Amino acid sequence: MAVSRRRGKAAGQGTADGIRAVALDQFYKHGFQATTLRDIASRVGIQVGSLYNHITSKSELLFDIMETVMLALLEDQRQVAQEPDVVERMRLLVYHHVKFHGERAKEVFIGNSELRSLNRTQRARIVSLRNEYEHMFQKELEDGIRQGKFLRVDVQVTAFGILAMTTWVSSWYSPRGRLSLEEIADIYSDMVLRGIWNPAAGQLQTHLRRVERDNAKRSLAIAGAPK
Amino acid sequence: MAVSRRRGKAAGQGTADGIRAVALDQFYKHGFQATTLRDIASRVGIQVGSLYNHITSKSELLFDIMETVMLALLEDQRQVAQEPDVVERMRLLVYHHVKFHGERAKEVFIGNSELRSLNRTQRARIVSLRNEYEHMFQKELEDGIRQGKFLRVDVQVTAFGILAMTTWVSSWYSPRGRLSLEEIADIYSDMVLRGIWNPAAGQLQTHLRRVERDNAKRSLAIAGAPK
DNA sequence: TAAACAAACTAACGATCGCTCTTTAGCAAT
DNA sequence: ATTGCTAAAGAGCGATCGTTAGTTTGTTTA
Repeated sequence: MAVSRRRGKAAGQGTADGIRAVALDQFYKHGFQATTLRDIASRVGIQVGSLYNHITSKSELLFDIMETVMLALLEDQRQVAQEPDVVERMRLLVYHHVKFHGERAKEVFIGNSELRSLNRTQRARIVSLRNEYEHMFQKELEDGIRQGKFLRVDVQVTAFGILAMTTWVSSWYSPRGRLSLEEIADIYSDMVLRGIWNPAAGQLQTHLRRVERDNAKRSLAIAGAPK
Repeated sequence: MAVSRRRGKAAGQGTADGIRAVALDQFYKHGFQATTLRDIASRVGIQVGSLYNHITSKSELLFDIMETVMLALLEDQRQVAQEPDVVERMRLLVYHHVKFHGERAKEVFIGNSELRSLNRTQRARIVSLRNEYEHMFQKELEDGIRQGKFLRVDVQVTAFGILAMTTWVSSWYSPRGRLSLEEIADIYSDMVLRGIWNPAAGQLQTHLRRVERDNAKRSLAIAGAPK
């Protein structure tokens, strides 16, 4: 930030975008309560009072971030849910959930940790969107169970578990880490499918992405083995 | 709270305990930053200044809560890890992790969400304890892989996933909910074992707690079926 | 009975918070 | 060249924060 700013009409909406970007960074790093508007303003390169030419309030700024990312996630996954096969559909949902949570880690992390900082109305809206999203996973579990593909697991507790495991990726994933986001997404979608698969429905192998090919080679040498 | 308070030596440490309990409640409900010492004091039934007869600072109060619960968790799980069989050991670790996170949900939730509110020294201490704890799960995964009982999963990513899924229980579990904590712990420990089990090592059934007994009865009627 | 002490109370300090209001600078259209 | 509009600066309000200091109260100990 800290671009040389213009005044008047030609300023465009660069400032508004800058505010959002900086707020995103700071909310992610220090949390909503610990982030001050003075902090945001100084990083954008303007004075505190000037912020109010672009935002209506601090909490509205938070709400915007949370609602935007939640709507984007829902939209993305509705596309994914077009897949006809229930097993593949569940795999894709988990896969894209991980990808989304790695790519938009900051927004998603804020969305999951700052619910408390919203007022009643705002919170109700976000909670509603989240419930809708969780319901997508519960529905797939029910479908899979009905078709005999998945074990008769508790759909609510299982959905919570799947979402928790994969959402947490937003807390530790780094593009400069050991594994690519796609590898991580494959690991978790495989793990989920193995965790809920009904053996009576036959082999799961064809649905997995990281197939165990050489069990025979397993040896004591695995301990210090690099990736 | 709001007990009729005594003064002088005979006051005992009831006040100190009360402060901790109230702080725990408020940090859990509203977060550390949003909780004021005036709020805590008034709920304990004393004046703000009097708090400092029992605490050294607000952040030290937070740190105490976080360190105490982390040490308790480590101690508990070190006992659990005495189990000789690696599969059963992993099952027990997950099971007791869930139980601990349900029973001490407030402390644990704070411990997982308020790392940012600690100063550098405090944070280093808590992070160190958490790393030690995570390492317990990674070690069991490595053991199980070495013995051919578990698939050759990525131990770090898998451990993160297991811990995220089960830690999240502290965010939604209620003693008045549909399922008991023990049932939830069974669901997740089973799910984890199925997710990492190596089919080449034989049947997993004997290690599971909620065995699928009547696959034949599966029917379309499952949708609206109550527990 | 009196000294010692723990723990409460009251009062206030300095800093900082979100936010408002007024003024001013710069660009576009007339 | 004048006018109008947008977005900046700047000053400051009222509230609240964590923390400290000095004083008072009541209990325990000698």
